[in-house]
Amino acid sequence: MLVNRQGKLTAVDQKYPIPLTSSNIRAACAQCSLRELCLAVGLDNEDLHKLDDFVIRRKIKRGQQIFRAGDPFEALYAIRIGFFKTDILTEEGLEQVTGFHMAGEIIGMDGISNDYHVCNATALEDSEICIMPYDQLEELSRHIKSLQQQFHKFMSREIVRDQSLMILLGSMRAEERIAAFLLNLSQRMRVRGYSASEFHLRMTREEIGSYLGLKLETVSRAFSKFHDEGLIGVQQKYIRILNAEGLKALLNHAPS
Amino acid sequence: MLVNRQGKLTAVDQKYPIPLTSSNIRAACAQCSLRELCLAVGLDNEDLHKLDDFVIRRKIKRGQQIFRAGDPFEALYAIRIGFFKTDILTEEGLEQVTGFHMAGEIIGMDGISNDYHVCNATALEDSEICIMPYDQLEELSRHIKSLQQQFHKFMSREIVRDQSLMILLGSMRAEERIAAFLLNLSQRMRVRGYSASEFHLRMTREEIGSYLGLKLETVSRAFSKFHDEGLIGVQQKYIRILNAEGLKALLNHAPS
DNA sequence: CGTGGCATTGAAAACCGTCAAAATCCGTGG
DNA sequence: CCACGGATTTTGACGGTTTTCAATGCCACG
Repeated sequence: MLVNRQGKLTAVDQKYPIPLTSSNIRAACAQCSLRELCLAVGLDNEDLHKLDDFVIRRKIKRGQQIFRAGDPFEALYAIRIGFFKTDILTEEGLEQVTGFHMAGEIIGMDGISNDYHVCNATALEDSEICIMPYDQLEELSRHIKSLQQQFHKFMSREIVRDQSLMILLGSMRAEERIAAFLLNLSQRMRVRGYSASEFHLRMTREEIGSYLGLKLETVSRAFSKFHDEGLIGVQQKYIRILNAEGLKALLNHAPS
Repeated sequence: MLVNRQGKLTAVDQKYPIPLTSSNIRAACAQCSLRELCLAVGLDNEDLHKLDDFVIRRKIKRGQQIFRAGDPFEALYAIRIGFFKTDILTEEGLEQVTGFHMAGEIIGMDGISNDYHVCNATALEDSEICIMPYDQLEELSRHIKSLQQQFHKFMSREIVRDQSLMILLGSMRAEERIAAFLLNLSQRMRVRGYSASEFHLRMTREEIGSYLGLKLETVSRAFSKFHDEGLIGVQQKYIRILNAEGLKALLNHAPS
């Protein structure tokens, strides 16, 4: 990992492992605006406070990692504010992005199966997470049925998400992948109350390409083409969706 | 879906939904040879019998489906004997295979998130499954900690499996994918006590291609090339691994 | 022994990756 | 505040890999 002058941090600069500092505060799920997106869906106030008892809220700076491949698995992490990527270093030494994650999503579930994480989780902007120690979460979910159910739904949702990415990677051509990617981002922004039609990309073209199984030049070319066709506006990382229907149309007429 | 003369069954021929017949019998997890591969890992005899109480064992004929996309989610299915594929019909009407599943594996977890299944599960040979009604499994896993933990590990393992397929689809070229596929199959056969060096493929070239994001011709060509190079023996669906190290070597020197 | 799915093989085309160069952006230091 | 420099992005030309199209062969099953 290298330094650049734009604030991306080295392994040395990163506070890692996450230190116990004054920025750690107890969560307050009952007051959290993401209550309906997060694990807490459907819990009453009493149960929410039981969650609060062991969930720790923490700020994460851009470039900082929550966990890395090989780290012992200890907790799941709910994103309160911000944007993360998860990636895996392949055996050939290439980084492959496995997901981009926004507020209300939970990361770290890959660690449950083998007691260590298989991917890295890195903040792509200044963020805030809720750390949920897994032993306690497991314990509590044995006592609160709706927490158990929500947790299972989150795991299953991750499986379904991964499978739709498999379909994207296995059956779509480059421009379809990019269109699907933009529409997916747009839709997730909408759910969170942000504008679905204009947003900043927090990741580089290379990271997008890695996620979609494409080279960065191909990503750039697709953006330019969509721009020329009036489907989107592109200014570096700032994207406007000008013709969502047009993007959707690219997905349906699969020439493959 | 079409009939052919080799025993693949049509939707009409299939017994679907799975009927209540005399082929349904109570499971006997304590006696099951897959106890150490399945959800029952680590359970004592008393707890095993609690599982038996609601797990139903059933035979599934080749071509028959356990569930289909859109079906209400009711149960998870442990494979006792046999071989299954899961696939999704994409919006363009193409089938994409999302997984091949062997004895000891659990399918259906995609259904938890939305209360209906998103994929189809089809037997590729005569098989036997254990049906685990989900409500009861969830209930029991609140009372048996090690069952809860095993269940979570299975879900997480599915996530990790999907992610390694994402890496395969996103970063490997055709021959690497085929080599990885063969080695993966081989390894899973070994774990189950079968020969790791020779086995019958239960799926067609087209299904392999669909799974790996390749066309069937590309799969066939890779098989022929590996055959010519002495890495494998190929006679239709019968495969022999002649040089596993040679196959592994294909994975490490990624020219990409 | 014929039929139909499945598999193999070849040739040409399409798509995307590679390589290379130029442009743009942005944080930093002067 | 401006200029510098590295990272990122864009764009072009070319080449390689995989798909597409097409024809043939193979095998299991009736």
